[in-house]
Amino acid sequence: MKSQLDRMQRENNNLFLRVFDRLSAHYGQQNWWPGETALEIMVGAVLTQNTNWGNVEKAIANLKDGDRLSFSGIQSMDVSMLAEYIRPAGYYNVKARRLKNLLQMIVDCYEGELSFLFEDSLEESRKNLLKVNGVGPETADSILLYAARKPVFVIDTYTHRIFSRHQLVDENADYDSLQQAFLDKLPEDEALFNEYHALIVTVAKEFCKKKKPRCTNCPLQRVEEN
DNA sequence: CACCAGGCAAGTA
DNA sequence: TACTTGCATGGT
Repeated sequence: MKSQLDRMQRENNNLFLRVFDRLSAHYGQQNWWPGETALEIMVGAVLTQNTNWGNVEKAIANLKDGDRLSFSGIQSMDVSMLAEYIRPAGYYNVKARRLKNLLQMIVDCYEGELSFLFEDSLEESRKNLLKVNGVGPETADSILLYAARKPVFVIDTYTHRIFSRHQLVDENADYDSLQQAFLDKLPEDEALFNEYHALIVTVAKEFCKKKKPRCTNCPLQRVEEN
């Protein structure tokens, strides 16, 4: 009953929800984020910066194999040792520093307890994540959404590319205004935000490359008209 | 061979 | 403020 009503609202007057429905119908459940623990997800969020997920998995597997995928396991290594573990993820020197910076912030602000970070208010936890050198808005929001399971909409380059090419948002919108557009149009629902971002990445990989955009058979063709 | 991947910081003009 | 560049491996 209720879901029928939701669906009618979507189809009537909300392009952002209609886009979600099309992607969801086309691709199905995405089941992001792979990762057994919150820490693993957080580490993955840093490692995947500008990096293919497959390479991140290799880096995470290295940490697991060495029994280093834990707060103390990472803390106990110096930057150069950590860098060797995460080498397959690329940018391994900067990412090793970024991971250490992130853990250090949790030590400084939250007694080294990841759960305390997640129990903090959204505003405070996001602010503290953003002040870490190496954590920008997308990484911070990915941690909050996928590790802390907070209703935060993650924006990435794909989101901007797809929605601006479909003229659903301004071409020059920055991160915060793009995020605000989604928050304005969508119900505040962690599961929806989780799935939506994953679907955007999935459709973008298939149809929304940087160059030579090839949109034949794209599930979003003429979404603004139908 | 070229291009890209679930960014960010620092430097330059 | 608005670009540009460094970081780097591995897949297509």
